[in-house]
Amino acid sequence: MTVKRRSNSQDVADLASVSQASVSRAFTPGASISAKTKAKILNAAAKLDYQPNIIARSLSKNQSGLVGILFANWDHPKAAEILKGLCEAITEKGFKPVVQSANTLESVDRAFTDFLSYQVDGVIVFSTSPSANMSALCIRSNIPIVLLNHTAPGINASIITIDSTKVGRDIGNALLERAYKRIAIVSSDPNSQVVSGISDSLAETVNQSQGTRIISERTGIHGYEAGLQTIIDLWREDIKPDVIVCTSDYTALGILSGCRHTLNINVPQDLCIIGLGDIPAAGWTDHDLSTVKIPHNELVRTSVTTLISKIETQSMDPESIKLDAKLILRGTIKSL
Amino acid sequence: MTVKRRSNSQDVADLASVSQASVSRAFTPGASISAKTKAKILNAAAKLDYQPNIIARSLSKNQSGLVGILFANWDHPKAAEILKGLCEAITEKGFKPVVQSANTLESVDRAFTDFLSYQVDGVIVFSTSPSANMSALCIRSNIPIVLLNHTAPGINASIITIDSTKVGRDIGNALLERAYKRIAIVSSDPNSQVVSGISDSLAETVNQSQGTRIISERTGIHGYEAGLQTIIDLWREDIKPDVIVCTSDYTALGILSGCRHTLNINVPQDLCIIGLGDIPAAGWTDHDLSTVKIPHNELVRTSVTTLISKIETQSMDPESIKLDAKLILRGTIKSL
DNA sequence: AGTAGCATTGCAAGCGTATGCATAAGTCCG
DNA sequence: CGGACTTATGCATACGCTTGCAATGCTACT
Repeated sequence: MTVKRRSNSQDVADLASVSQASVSRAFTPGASISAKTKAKILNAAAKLDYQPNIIARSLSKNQSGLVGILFANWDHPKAAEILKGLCEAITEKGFKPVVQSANTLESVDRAFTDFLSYQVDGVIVFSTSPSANMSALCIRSNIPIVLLNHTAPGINASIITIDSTKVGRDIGNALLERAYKRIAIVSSDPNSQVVSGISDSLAETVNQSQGTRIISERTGIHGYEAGLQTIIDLWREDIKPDVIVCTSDYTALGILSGCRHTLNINVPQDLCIIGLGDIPAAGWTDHDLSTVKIPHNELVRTSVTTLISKIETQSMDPESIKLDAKLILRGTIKSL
Repeated sequence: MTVKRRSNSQDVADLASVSQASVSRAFTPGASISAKTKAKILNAAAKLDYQPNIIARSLSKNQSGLVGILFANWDHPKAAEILKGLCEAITEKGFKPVVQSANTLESVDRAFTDFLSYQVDGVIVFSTSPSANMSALCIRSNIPIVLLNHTAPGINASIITIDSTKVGRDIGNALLERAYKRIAIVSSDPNSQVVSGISDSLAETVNQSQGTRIISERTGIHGYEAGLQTIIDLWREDIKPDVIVCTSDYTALGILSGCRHTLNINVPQDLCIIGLGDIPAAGWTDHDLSTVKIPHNELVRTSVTTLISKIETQSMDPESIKLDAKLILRGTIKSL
């Protein structure tokens, strides 16, 4: 069987006895066309299963309507929710998301090259950033970039993150109020500026008081099992903080489990545990983990609206937006 | 500042003193071009930051290289992993994924319309299916569809799922061997054919023996809290199964928590709990939940290879592939 | 009726690439 | 060196749409 060609605007034009240009206008909102011919054309189009070919439209309009999403951190506990939010917000704005996965520096740049080939109108990058070269190329090509949940010095891109300085300060104050003394920080990605922002400002806050100090910092620890192992390691090494601030809830839950079931550490009297993210399991009565609620929805929506507005205004000026994240105190910290 | 135009093949041709056609050939693997001119062209291209415009290529080749992913079930515990797998596999095959979110029947069809506009070469649908109309339209337009984790009668599409009949049988046999008698089924989506496949074959299996029966079936229950509530409700209503088969691990964990912390039901002696999915938390020592490991990676890879092969062979014949899912027995079922 | 003014339509020239066909340039062999 | 091939290149057109411009039709007003 011979493949049936998709019908095009000329076919519709012929059927409706109008010019091809009119068909185009019938499908262009706000174009100059009378209601009568428009109806006639839409009618003919329906008969032929006609849909405008957006690829062709892109070519003549010189914008594809495609937005690249570069997603690096699929292990993020809210990865699905974030990606869903991005896709839906982008679609809602009349664009289409093209999703690319990339971890390594090299693959990130390759992904960008692909995006350029596909003439995306803009790119949202989750939890990583392009090389300076690539970013410069995007500027030259007039493609705005938004970095979500990641900052990158020297990259000309808009940046949307939580206000990690405030988070660190809030945690610090909560700990000082409760007279905790010896803080350990357990984090996953040592290069995350969000994480270092929190720990820097936490350090700064507690250093204002006497006697409270950060006594240990471990990085590269990710997930439940790793958390469990970490608390066991610490105790074996006789490093005994009375606070563990953990940049992932899953890790924090592993630590908590180690305290309760393996080491019999009294949480929160002898050890305070604070996570990051407020995943559902953190709120489960079994765990009741203190954590930081990250406004993912707002982050996502802000990054999309920021990007789209840059696309539409053809603006390349980077913005930096910091949203508030709220400290949630549950059973793993002493009550006042 | 005036927007700089992206350079095109003509610009490169001019710089390299060759024809535009040669530039095109330089970027077409296997095209007839001498090594010398190709080098000259690639050189010029690099100078101009030139990348072939895939949108334009699509137009003349009449295929976009785009694959639509229609994602319905973002609450799936492995949603991120599945989507990642799909995106990576699609990219690896030289295509680009365009992701669309859709729940309602209407929005699914709208998404398909969009896909058609974007001239996608094929569509992968996760956990839902298009209307018969839309599916027919895709056939007419020569766009193959693969349904992942969902079956739909009367839709001309390839279908990739787990072998739910075997899962139901395996669970049934495990229960019979251990002399459990009164089974309750707690499921989320009542329309999921995977779920009904499991429960039908479970029913069939246990019905072969005396005395073991399905005594209750509840649907629309999704997540930890809902599971917790369900077990409380059952006991209050004096419906007391000795087995709960649950089509989601999260729900199963909620039920388990209710048994252990609220109702003091002895698991697994008085109540066996079986989940579905084998999420990480199921394996945590706190929970140790019996469940069914679903081969997500294989499902994902199979659906992509199936789709791509259909695209490349221009074949529209639907296939139906069932993959094996393994029952994992942990602490929430009696040992033999 | 005549005409200015506006809304509608058609014409045709792009948008950037691929590719069939014709031509030019090599290559090999006798 | 010439002819028969093979290989490279260029020319021109097609892909399906948008849009500036010109032409047409219509409305309203004098």
